Amino acid sequence: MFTGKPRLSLNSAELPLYDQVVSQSNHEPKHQVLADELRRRIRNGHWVEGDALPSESQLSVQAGASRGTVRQALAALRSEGLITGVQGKPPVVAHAVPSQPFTTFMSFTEWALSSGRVPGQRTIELAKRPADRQVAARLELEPDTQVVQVLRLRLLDEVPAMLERSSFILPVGRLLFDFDTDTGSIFGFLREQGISLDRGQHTIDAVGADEVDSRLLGVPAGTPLLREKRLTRSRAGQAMEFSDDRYLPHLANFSIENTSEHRATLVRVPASVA
Amino acid sequence: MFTGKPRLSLNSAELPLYDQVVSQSNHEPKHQVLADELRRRIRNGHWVEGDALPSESQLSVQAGASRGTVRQALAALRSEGLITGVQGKPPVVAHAVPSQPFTTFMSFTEWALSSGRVPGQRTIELAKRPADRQVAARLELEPDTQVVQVLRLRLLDEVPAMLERSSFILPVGRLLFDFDTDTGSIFGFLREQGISLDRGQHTIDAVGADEVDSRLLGVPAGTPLLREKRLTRSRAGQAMEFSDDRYLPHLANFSIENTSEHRATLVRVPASVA
DNA sequence: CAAAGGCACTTGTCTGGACAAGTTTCCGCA
DNA sequence: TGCGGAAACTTGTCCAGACAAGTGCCTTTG
Repeated sequence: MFTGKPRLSLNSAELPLYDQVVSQSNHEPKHQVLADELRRRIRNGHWVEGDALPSESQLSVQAGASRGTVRQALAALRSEGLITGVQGKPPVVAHAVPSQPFTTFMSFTEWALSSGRVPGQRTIELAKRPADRQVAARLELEPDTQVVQVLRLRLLDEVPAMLERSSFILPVGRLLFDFDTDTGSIFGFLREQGISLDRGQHTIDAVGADEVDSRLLGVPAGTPLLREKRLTRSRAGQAMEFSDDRYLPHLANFSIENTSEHRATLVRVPASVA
Repeated sequence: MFTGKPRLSLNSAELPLYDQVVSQSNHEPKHQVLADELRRRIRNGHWVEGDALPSESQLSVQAGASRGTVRQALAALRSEGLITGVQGKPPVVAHAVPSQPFTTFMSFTEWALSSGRVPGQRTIELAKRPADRQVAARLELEPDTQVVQVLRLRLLDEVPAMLERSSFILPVGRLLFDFDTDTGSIFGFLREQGISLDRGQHTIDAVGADEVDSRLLGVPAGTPLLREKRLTRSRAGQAMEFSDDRYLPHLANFSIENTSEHRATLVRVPASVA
């Protein structure tokens, strides 16, 4: 096994991994800088699926770091599913499993933008009223507690794509009366206001269009719609928002890729891609 | 900072983490044994959400391992979302994000069993025939290539819940003629036969029941169904199976939980739970 | 009484070393 | 020529130590 000190950069002409980067960034950890650089090269196409990365000792020479630090960087990529490998062989670039970060998956606006679409919205109604039984139960409130409800038609490239029925607990929802809900992302606005929106529980099923869906989405009553029910909680675990979103299934659907090595991760994609 | 040698078990009366376990297991790595034990205690309820774990140095004493090894075990739990924490404070048990392993998500039979339901199936048809255009395209075959198609009604607790239309490439599908497709899991059978089923690409949308769906699932034509289209690939990346599964939405749906720290992970749950 | 500072304790980062265990290459022998 | 085995190389595991950086508490000081 290689045990020499990885200090002399005899072989690093091709890949000066670390030096240029460390000089500018004031004090990011070495392992993170290295991991970022490796991630960049994989996304770049510098290395593609199936390619072998340099060995840990080579990387440690090129990065001017100890093998432990290199292993820390590689462990990060491994946990993200970017690389695989078995003992005895250098790590290999794995099949990339697409996934979406939290905000992209929570916010229609961010999702649309990240998919290269133009998001839009037309607010139909913004009202303060007592919660009905189902909403109260979901938000873990006493029946008839006041909530703020928003009914918005969401557009993709100017075309109606989804109807959103959101209910917010009062301390959160009252902020919406100071916000033009036609201009953009409620999710983004509330986060800017310091509201903690930390996790979401989503349930996906199918439902027939009711009277309101039919009129606003422009489809016959009974048309199959793809429904996402979402409960958003604060970091402390308090229910903040409950929403019932109904998508036109030919315009948006959900996509998941899973592998024997990695558990299922969900992304929502425009239907034309799938 | 604690720098003493964590060798003397002065404080380990309460939590003998390592000793009993290592004696029986011939040679599992220490960090894995430790991680398993910690996982077990969290699932047990020995520590619940919000509880602080012992500090790294305490764990290293109790486990008779170095701090590096303890950190390796904790890193595994962290990447699974079981614990969180910030520098300066001991790790804290996090909100558990449910997820499903590969086989449970791929196989109706395994999924049903893991949900405490009784899976069943009635094979309507098993046929070898040329692939139509759509199926051929999905399986990346020339049009009119022979494939094996299975039409099965899947049951949950004896009740029809899903209609499955699967198409297998010929070298895989031919094995099914030696298998009683009414007895159980095709997925499990094929894996036993040494077929590599390594990753799946799933797309979820909604569709109205057609003539066949209507008759077999016992609902009126046009009833909204939750559809999962699935393309299964071998480890080498070859398309092996394409399936169109239609669920009764009041019997099964999909559920995802995501947090600002962890990306979306999907599970399929019986509708009554959600 | 309240703010500031010090101290003990914690996790984060990094190094250097050692051996075990798996893979690949290549050379010598049958 | 083909096969076996050693050697070189790789990753996996584990240890010990050092310092940086963040947290919480208690004491001192104004």
